[in-house]
Amino acid sequence: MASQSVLTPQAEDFPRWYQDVVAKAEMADNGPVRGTMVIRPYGYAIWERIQSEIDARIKDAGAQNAYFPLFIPQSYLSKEAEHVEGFSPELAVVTHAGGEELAEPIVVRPTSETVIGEFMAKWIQSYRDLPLLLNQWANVVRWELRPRLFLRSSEFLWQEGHTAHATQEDASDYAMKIHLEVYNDFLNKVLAVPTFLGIKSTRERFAGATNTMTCEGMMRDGKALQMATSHELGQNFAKAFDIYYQSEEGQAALCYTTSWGSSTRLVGGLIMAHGDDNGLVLPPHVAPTQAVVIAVRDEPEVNAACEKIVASLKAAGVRVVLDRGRGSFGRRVTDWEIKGVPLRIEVGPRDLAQGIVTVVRRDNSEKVALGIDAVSDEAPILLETIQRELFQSALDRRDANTCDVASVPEAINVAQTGFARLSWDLIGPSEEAELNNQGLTIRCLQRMDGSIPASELENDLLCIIAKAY
RNA sequence: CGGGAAGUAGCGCAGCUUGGUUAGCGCGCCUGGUUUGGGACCAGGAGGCCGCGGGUUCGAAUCCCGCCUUCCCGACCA
Repeated sequence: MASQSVLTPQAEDFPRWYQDVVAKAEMADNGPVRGTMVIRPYGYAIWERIQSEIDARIKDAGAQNAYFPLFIPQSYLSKEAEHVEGFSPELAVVTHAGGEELAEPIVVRPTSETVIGEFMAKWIQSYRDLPLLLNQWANVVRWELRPRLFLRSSEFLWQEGHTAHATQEDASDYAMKIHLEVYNDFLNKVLAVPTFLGIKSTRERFAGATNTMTCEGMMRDGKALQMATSHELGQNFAKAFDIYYQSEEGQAALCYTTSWGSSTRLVGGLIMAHGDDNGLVLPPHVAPTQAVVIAVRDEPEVNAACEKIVASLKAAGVRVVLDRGRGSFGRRVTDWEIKGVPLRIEVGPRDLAQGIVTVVRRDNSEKVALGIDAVSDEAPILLETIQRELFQSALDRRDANTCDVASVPEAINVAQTGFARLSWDLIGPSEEAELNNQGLTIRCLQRMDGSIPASELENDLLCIIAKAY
């Protein structure tokens, strides 16, 4: 019996495919309030893998975790003009509590620059207290008009880093360090997503920042997704919240601050960067389950062999589960495929008769026969191969769908299905408006060699133009 | 928030135009049996405030009004 598609094919309707995957892989459901999301155990397990990888990198970069309150006095937001202007439309505000109208409305945090700024001012006395490097894992609320599970929900989970430094150079260097050593490293090595790194144009910049850096990934439909951002906030928030320190010379000086974040949107990006018509495709480094051992039949000898294999894989450090043969084989295979488990190890009587197992890769459906005793040695190697090849094929796909163009009309044409790269000199306010009218945005500005510029005023910059999520 | 479509069992849908007694179908789920190398089959069974609220009517899934939610397209965004 030929396997028939259980999901809407990507080519037929990509957004529908995405929803099908989220539902059928049991990742998330819509919550009862518009824009809210219930993350199911499988989706949350993926998020936990993402969290632990990012958290370890953040700690390596020297930042410490802390926790700040969900509720923020509305007056805090107002202290930074651009910040309040940028976030006002999407704020959820508490006006009543304890059965009474509040004297000052309370905002549900859309991000925590303001509260954290308030406490940085309190904690920072001297240059010896700098740099102050903080991070928090939290939920935030931004009222979304057009929500989509993981990609854009009104409440989402994220990490937000907030740091204070004595000099602009130090702040700038640290934001860059986070951007490269935490975000880009994580995206490349764990999610296997190649990125375009760059800065945002003034129009796309974070509200209150002096500079915003982004990691832009390409999804399988050719659209761009901002997967992490790092901001230099200059002295904007330091001024608003009086974040001063006393220098070695005894002078009072304003700090420079940064902030940087990545969210549950990464789960959506993961789905769309690698998924295919059979469902999710998880890179082994982020897969909660890296291998499933499938007992083709529910028979004592088969089950015993499976259990031995599972034990040997666990000992080899592979995250593995056992699927004992209840229900039809085809059904079980399909279910594991939808969930994107990288390796399927099929064990049946025919295999055992030959002393082998059949190992199938999720990413390319390649099958290999391995001796039973070789599985625990070979599986970790195969997983690394899959991780590497997934990144490579994502990179090939991205490069094949990225074109250098010489004019705005050409860019508009190319960006219907991929990324257009164009000289930044050719873009003025009217050109950017024209692109926006066509449903396109400038995803980032970068140098000719792909590195991150210090500002949009540098000479010879390129911009990446695409449709975006 | 503007334009469009839609909400009937866990999921996908029919029924509504032309109001009328027990609201159907497929998949899934439960029980028993036969099965199991790419979504198995047979038999039996459970499961519904027909999105919510109001109105019209002797009578509403069906007609009218309001609201909520979802999807698509725009404007906004991690």
